[in-house]
Amino acid sequence: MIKIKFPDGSVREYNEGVTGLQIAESISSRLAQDVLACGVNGETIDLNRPINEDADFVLYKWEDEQGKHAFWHTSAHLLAEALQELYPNIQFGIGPAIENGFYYDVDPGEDVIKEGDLPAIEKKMAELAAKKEALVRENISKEDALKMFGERGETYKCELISELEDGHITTYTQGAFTDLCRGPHLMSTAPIKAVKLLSVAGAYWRGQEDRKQMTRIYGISFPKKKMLDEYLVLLEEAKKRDHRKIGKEMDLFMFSDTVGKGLPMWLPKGTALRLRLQDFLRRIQARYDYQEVMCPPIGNKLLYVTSGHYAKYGKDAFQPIHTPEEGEEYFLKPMNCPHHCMIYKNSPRSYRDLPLRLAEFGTVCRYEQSGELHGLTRVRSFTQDDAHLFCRPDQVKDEFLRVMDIISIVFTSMGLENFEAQISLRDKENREKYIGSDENWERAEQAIIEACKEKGLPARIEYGEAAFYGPKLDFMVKDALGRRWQLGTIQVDYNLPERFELEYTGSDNQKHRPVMIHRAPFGSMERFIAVLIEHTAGKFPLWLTPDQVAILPISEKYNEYAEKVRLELKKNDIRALVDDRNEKIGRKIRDNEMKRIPYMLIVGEKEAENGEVSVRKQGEGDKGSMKIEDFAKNIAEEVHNMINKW
RNA sequence: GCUGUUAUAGCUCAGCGGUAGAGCACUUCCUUGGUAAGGAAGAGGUCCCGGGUUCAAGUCCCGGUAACAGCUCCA
Repeated sequence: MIKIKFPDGSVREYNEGVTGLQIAESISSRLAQDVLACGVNGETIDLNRPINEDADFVLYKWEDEQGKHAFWHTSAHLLAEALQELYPNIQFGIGPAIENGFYYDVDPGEDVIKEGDLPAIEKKMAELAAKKEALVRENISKEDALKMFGERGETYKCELISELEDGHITTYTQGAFTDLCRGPHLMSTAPIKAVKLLSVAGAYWRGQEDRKQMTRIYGISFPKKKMLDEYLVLLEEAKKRDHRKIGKEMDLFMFSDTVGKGLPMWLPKGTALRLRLQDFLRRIQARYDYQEVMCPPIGNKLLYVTSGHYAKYGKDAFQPIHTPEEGEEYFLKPMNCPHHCMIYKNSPRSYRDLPLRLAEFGTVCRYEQSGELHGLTRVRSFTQDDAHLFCRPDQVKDEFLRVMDIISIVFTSMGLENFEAQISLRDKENREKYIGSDENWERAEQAIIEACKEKGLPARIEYGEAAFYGPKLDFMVKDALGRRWQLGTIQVDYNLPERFELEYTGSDNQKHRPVMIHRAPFGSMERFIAVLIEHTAGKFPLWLTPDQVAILPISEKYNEYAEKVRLELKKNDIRALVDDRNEKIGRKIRDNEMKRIPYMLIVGEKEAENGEVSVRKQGEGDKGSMKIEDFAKNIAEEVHNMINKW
């Protein structure tokens, strides 16, 4: 007998060789139907594999990441099986499960697989899944594996096999298709009830630019048709919320080929919105004792030679600006830190002066690879809501906590309540590539971990993800559609203080190195606004949105009264416009609803006589009428309350 | 940067060798209206740029540029 320990701590005894499925059956038949894979001592395995020793045991269903993973992995094999039938000469690369679905990289040889071919492949997959073929796992030797895939002319698979170190190799077979694979998998293809192949793309074999470009087919699958339909609705919704589309519709920003790619220009409405966001952050930062500074958009090459950025990025950056002076070179600033370091150095610093917190809405230019540019989320010129905190090593944790407070205020005030963090630390083994003393690293890493714990912030630790100059904490927000975006960041830096020889005088009257912390709650104004657009679908909070109120006269006879209302609102700093087009009221309501304006005021004979307005709230409809002054007061108060929450 | 796809009116797109189109937006006129699309007329185009093929090129071919998707990258 072996002891099986469940996640709730309970232990049951089973015969040696019991399978995950049998354990599930022993609990309930319903569970046995739903379960997709199981975890044994931390490893996810197939439900039909025997368990031969005492184990910590978990059953994974669709709701669990591991369950989905097995489901999609098996779907990838199903895709391959279908492709093998439809394209007999096809060769297979790899086909894993990913965060949302799966893909398979294939080399169709002479054939070409296009988007238009996907429905036929989907159909074939459905046919094969209906056969409910079992997936059979086999252990074979490396030689046998090479022979088997070699005979089939699977050069990619053979390459993978020959690089495998372990003595035994496993394959999975369903129907006529056998794949080199570690698993885990579903027991059969039967649960795969709905499949959608989403796109075809090129991808280098093993991600290496010099290798052959494979055809990658992306897909997603579900145990129920209804779930697929819901997912497709979600994709549609995401498309509608695309910030590039909404930015155009709402006249927030633009790009111009003539100006250059990746260089966004902010239109009047977008600029005003962005300035409101900056004011918002300014207020909070002032409360946290930040001091704002302003620096030029360029810096002498020597600045970046000193900072080390020239050596690392000089060749892949915008090339230097030359002057009439022989040998004089300037760079567009790719970050604000070196300038801020010079400000730090401008006067002698005492330990009593620290922490020194220098903030700047600093516009930087980075020559991103052309293929990386994407709307506002990846551009070549953007404005960081940057700040650098210069502090003593013993102040790092405290400063971290304060920054975390700011970031948390920023996110929650913007309705991005759902966020988590990633702590990026040094690689556990390979430590030569990091600069700075072990002691300082240890201290900073611990400070970050403790700070997260203290704040109750869910954080995932990633080893080896730290920058070479220090550990960092990145914030990921989940938007209204459940998509994750990386926004704010806090990074500890030992490098720049060293390189710029920053110092402060300690209480011991000796010179010491300060620690520098980079931080940006928004990340960049561009990226943040992009996320905010996609999160809100362009329906920004009242205080932030470009036009707060649309005044709709019933007929042209009341245009004058409408204008009077507008001026009255303006006195209360309410942004309102008059829709004085020669259209019926129904039309004006429809158009202004679609423009995402939070309030509409309908004015006609009745209102003009009584000095009133008929209020309509976007998405909610008629709210009845009230005096102009009362409406103005209410809205001003609503905005005021929002702003004062911070 | 690599591979692929795309580029036609302000926007969304159709046209695919033979005189440049639709819907929406815009202008003017009719209508002057009460809570999600009133009617009519009109204006609007280097069919991305440069070469080539052809009697003839938005349309086919080549080269640029830009956007999109994926890969690779992100101080």
